[in-house]
Amino acid sequence: MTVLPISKIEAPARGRRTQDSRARLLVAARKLFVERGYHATRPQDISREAGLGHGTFYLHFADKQACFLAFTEDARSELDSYLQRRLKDAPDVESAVRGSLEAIHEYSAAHPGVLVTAMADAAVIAADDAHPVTLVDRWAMQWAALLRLPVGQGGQAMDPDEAGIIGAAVVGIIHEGSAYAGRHGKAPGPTIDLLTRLIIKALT
Amino acid sequence: MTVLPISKIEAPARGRRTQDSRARLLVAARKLFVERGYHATRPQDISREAGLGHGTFYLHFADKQACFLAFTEDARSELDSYLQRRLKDAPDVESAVRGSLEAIHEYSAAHPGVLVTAMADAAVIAADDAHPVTLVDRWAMQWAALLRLPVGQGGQAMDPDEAGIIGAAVVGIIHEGSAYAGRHGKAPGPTIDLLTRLIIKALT
Amino acid sequence: MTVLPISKIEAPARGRRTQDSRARLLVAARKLFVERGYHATRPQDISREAGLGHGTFYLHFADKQACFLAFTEDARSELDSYLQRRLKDAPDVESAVRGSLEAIHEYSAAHPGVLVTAMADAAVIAADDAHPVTLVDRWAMQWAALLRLPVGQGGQAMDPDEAGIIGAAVVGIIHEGSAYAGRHGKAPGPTIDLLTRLIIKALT
Amino acid sequence: MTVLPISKIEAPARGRRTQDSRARLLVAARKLFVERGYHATRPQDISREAGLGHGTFYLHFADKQACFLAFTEDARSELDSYLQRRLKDAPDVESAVRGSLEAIHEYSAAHPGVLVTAMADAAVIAADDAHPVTLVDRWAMQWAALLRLPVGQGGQAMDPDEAGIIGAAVVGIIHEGSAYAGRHGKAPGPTIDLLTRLIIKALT
DNA sequence: GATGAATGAGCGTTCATTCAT
DNA sequence: CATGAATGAACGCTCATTCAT
Repeated sequence: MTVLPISKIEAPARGRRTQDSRARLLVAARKLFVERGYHATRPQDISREAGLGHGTFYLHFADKQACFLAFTEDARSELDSYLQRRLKDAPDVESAVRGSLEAIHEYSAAHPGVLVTAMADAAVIAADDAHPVTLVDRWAMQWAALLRLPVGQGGQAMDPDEAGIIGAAVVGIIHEGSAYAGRHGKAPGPTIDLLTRLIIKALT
Repeated sequence: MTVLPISKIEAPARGRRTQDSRARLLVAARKLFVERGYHATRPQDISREAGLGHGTFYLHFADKQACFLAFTEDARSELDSYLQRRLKDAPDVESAVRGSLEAIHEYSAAHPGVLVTAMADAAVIAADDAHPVTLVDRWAMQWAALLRLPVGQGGQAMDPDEAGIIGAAVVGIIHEGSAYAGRHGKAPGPTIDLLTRLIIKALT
Repeated sequence: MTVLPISKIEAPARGRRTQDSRARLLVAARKLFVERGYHATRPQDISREAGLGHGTFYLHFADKQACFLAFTEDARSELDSYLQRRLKDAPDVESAVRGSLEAIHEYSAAHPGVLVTAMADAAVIAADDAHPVTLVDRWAMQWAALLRLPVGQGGQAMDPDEAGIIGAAVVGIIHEGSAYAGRHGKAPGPTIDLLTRLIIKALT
Repeated sequence: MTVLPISKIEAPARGRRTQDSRARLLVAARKLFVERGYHATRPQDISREAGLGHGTFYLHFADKQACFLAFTEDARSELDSYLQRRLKDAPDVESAVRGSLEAIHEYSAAHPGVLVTAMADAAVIAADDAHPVTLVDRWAMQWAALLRLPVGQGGQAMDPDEAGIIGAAVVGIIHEGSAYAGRHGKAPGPTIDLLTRLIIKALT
């Protein structure tokens, strides 16, 4: 049996305090960005929520926008692992689509408001200056990649030129469809079924 | 013989000045919201752009948000008349879908950036406090109404419970699909064809 | 007897409030810059001292530095009129020199600390970015102009190339000499005599 | 036979590390104060430039101001040795004056910006609180001491009461004269000649 | 002695809104 | 109805300094 040296277990010391602070700031940032939105959240609020001094915020993020982008990136990669888990065994596109929707629903249930906040405010942030690759773009491209899988048994690959637009359209279906369902209190199960059907039909 | 000063002759009828000022403010607001976004536009900028005093802004709008909402409402009703014109003679759903996309494209070409601004910033505004009916909701409902038309020849009406979600999904396809195409310099013609096909297939 | 229209006397109305505010800000700025120095004076302090809101400061000055420069320029032009009065009847260079020193002393007595503050902090401000013409430069040039007067009865004009340096040297004598005398509690009369003698001898 | 690790061999004697750190901080401080000025230089910048931790700064200086004063004092004593070398063999006051100017020029050429920074910012520092003896005072007193030498062959000693003011005036001539010449690209040789002449005439 | 993450008072500045004219 | 000077709470951010390691 291997015994880890104490330093590995208990004495993070060097550079660990830093990591810890950053993590706490990101947790706090997520909470506040989701609750209040980007513009109504002040760096100072994030620091206080994290139990740290105001200055510490700027030790970890160049500015408020960088913090928001880090939050956004975190959300994206978390969602990605939810998706990964569901997609790795999907036998066909339909299962992949359904799996994706289920993953997204699962993630949204576990982290309410995060996706909506990340997408909505990202648009506003992006408008400020040239942040060329938006969150939606990345997701659209992932869908495009997924859709190069043949659809149906004798299916053919997508025209690569159209794939991006189709990917974006799928993102749109999911985003607006889920948001609408959420706003109007529709049950998630039937909504997932419905959106899956819509996407599959659109792709056939 | 008394000569009236020009200002007396040409002065608009009572209440006209008011209308005129409001109209000029809205034109200015649209220009600046589109160019700079909601948060980067100050009421003061709008007033100056309109050639009016800063205080006049508050004679016509309760606050900045009300002005943005008025802009948004204007855009929506303008787009509606574009849509109306195309849709009134549409023989079937496919023509209606294609007509809608063409109308949206036509409107966007005539008023670049307006739809994107109205939709993107609306999300942020809405987050601030409870503005229950969003622009997207209204569009989704219009699509839902449209889609109660039978699809195909022997088509049946949509399940009314699902109609809203489907309408929202269509809005999503159009919004994200067009935005992606725009960001990546795709030609409008083929994009419209593609999105029409996607929507029609999804609805069949 | 001419009667000024009331508007000239009492009804400043249009644009006058503005002028008044600016004047009050400048008075306040002078007081605080002199008492505390540039870096220890906040725009907010100036506004409060002037009995105005913080925002009003930025209606009249682009930033803190612009306010300081305006103060500096005011001081320079006030001193100029003191100098003008003394110099216009000076029969020879010696009287001009003595008159200048007396004018400077008179100004310093009436406005204690102003010249020292304007000169000392100006150097620091200037260092921040390229403000090419310093206060000292302007005074040096004025002295250079004055010194082109013949010195002594059979005097000849200064070599123009050297005039600037000599002007600057005179500024140095006055500045450091007076400052030293002030710091060490020397009486102004004998100090003026002494510095006049030094300058005259240097110039002969 | 035991081989000491290199670190043990080359490590400076106890207390040397301290001296070394202090010296490196002073070198860094001088560089940055000269390049950016007092207010634009942060203790943190100095530490980093010196290759030391931020906290180390406060092991050697009570605060930022103390560090600046140490820099200033260093510059003064370096300039003193330049002056000493020139002055120890000066046969008369004229040679002493010329030698001083040459020494100052030589020092400024070897350490560009140091004197200007030390003098200009010192004024601002001094304003902050009561640091009674300024750099200029010290130099003025040195000149005063020097000037108690008889001027000319049959010269008499200076009136001691006036000596300080005269010393300060000489500092003023040199400071402003050289600064002006520097700003306007005048050659150092003729400038030294000119200032020497001015000072000698003033003192006769 | 050396370190650098942490601190928080304080900075200069902005801007949605009001109100006397 | 129109004006624009005035407002001041609030913003994002900095930096001299401390202290646990």
